[in-house]
Amino acid sequence: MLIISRVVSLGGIVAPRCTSLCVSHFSACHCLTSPKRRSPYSSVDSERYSSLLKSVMSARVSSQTPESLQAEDEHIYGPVVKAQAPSSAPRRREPRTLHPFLRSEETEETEESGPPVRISLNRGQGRSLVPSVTRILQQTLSPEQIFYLERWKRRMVAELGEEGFKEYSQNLFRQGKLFHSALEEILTAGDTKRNKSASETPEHPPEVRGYMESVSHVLEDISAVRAIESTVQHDTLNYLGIADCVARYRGVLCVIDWKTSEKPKPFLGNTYDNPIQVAAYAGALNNDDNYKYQVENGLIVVAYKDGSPAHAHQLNSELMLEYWNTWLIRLEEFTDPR
DNA sequence: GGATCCTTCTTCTTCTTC
Repeated sequence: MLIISRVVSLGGIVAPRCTSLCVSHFSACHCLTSPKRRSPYSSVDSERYSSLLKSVMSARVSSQTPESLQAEDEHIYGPVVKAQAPSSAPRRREPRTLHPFLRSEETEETEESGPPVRISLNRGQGRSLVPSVTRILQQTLSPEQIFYLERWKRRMVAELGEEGFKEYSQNLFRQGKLFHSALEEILTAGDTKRNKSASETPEHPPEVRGYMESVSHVLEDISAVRAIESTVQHDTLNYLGIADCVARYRGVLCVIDWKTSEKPKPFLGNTYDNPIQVAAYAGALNNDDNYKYQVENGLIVVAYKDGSPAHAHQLNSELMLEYWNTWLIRLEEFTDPR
């Protein structure tokens, strides 16, 4: 009985996500490539539950009440942070103003054999007021995303302590940065060096060797690197960012985003807002006079520390347009918050 | 030289059984 009331109360938090996700922005960024999810309760094995019930009823839980369970949770994880009421307005499917993803005028094809471009960010040139892609995505997270992120953090702090969590987070960031630096070095070096086994390059710090091994099969398919860690800015829409890489992947010119992850991310839907980030960079690059070409495709590469093969998620031009529209919605939410 | 910025990553139900 008591367990049931707990399940129900959890369901009260979880259920809105299940029903509203597909009409919120999640549908645009997550459901495009993954099959529709069924209700978590639609396949309940009633027989299993009946045995669970019996065991619960006979177990020594009689001193527990929903209130004590709630108190227990609060004791372990801290006060409950409730997700915003499910009645909150679902995200729009279309931006108020459509902006083209590609430039309308012809762009010249540039030489691909030269060294990759790297336009560094210079905030001093009237860019100080231009918001970044990361900041905009961060500040327009959905209530559901905020809820799950806060819950995750609460659990981690409960497990590791404040200091431990801080150290854990810093370590994740450090690994991500080292991984990016190692890739930058390899991709700048050109095809010859890159085609050697990435794991053989001894100059990489030990912490990134697994990640480099993980992406080695992807690097084999990368050619014609045109830009690395390069600033892209959209003057009309007023935002900027730094794209990890622009190169050909299996012959197709892509904006590439490298990611490290502790959890496997075999599906595009596992990458949360990453596709929106890539579309935002591509849209900016396509409207940035510093780049004399356009990019219609994207690639998100998720690397793993244990060296297991990275997942490479390709975003074709159709998908990029979908995420471009999602980006425009997020940008509007950032620019004129309701 | 110091301050600030961009980016780095974190979310998706949860348990038992084989």
